[in-house]
Amino acid sequence: MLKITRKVEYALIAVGHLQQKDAGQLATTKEIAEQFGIPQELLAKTLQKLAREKIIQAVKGPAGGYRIRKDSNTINMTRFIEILEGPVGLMDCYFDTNCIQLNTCNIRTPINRINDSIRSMLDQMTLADITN
Amino acid sequence: MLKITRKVEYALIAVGHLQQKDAGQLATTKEIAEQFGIPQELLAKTLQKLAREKIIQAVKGPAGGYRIRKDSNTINMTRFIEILEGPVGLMDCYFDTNCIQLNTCNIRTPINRINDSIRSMLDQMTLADITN
DNA sequence: AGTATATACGACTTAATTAGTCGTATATAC
DNA sequence: GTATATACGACTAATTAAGTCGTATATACT
Repeated sequence: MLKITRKVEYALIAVGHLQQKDAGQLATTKEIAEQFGIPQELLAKTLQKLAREKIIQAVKGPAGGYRIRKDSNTINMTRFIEILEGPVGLMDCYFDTNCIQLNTCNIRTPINRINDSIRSMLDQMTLADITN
Repeated sequence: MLKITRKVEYALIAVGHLQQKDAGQLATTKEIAEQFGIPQELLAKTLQKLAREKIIQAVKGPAGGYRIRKDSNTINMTRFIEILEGPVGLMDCYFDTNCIQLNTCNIRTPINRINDSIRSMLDQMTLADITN
């Protein structure tokens, strides 16, 4: 419960690593996977998603790899997590309004309040806060 | 990710229901399960855990059931969740310090900061906040 | 041109967790 | 003594997360 997934964990580690490179410098999936003991294929897919969303920039071919984007510091954690895992919510009904639990549910409002708190906390937290 | 489990969901619904009863009044598992469309056996096990931890009080036998304890309002959400699911943490290394990820992990500190934020938010939130 | 190396990506398998069920014991009101 | 409620461990099913594989594509280098 309330766990972050490995995908997010690996992604943060990788981004942290990229942040520490000199401007424009690339790092390969292999390099990162080996250095941090992460399954390469899984990391690859994860970085691909980040690249698709322009969090990092991909360079193909030999001597290729990934580099951080200068503006990636401003990405907030809600966005980052949702790129990798989809909607962040304690219960599905936060997004999905067709809950069958009748309208008898007596905890929806308070749960959503907690949810809002967590989201706004993650909203205010940027990648730079995590990885610098 | 960041989901609450059904156990906690059901428990909160049940506690909310118990809160609304007049002082000392009992509700049976069956009654709650039917009213909210919850699998009875699962709810039963959940309420048993709460009873063991003195969040609610169990009365055996026919005309038995559960009632809320007067002081249950002061129970905080971290405690409540941990009774039902164990440790609340984004990553296991928050509790479990023997992570094999070498000491190369570069995100542990910031992740634990987020964790602390979430926990302290849940610490400050009592059952009464949820169910009243 | 050909080869080696890197990302891109969908399909698949395996592992772990969560959800739900069942059988049996125990307490107790009637 | 019987019906009804909680107590609880063991089990199965369903869902989700983790990890793997095959193949395509881009590109630097010889």
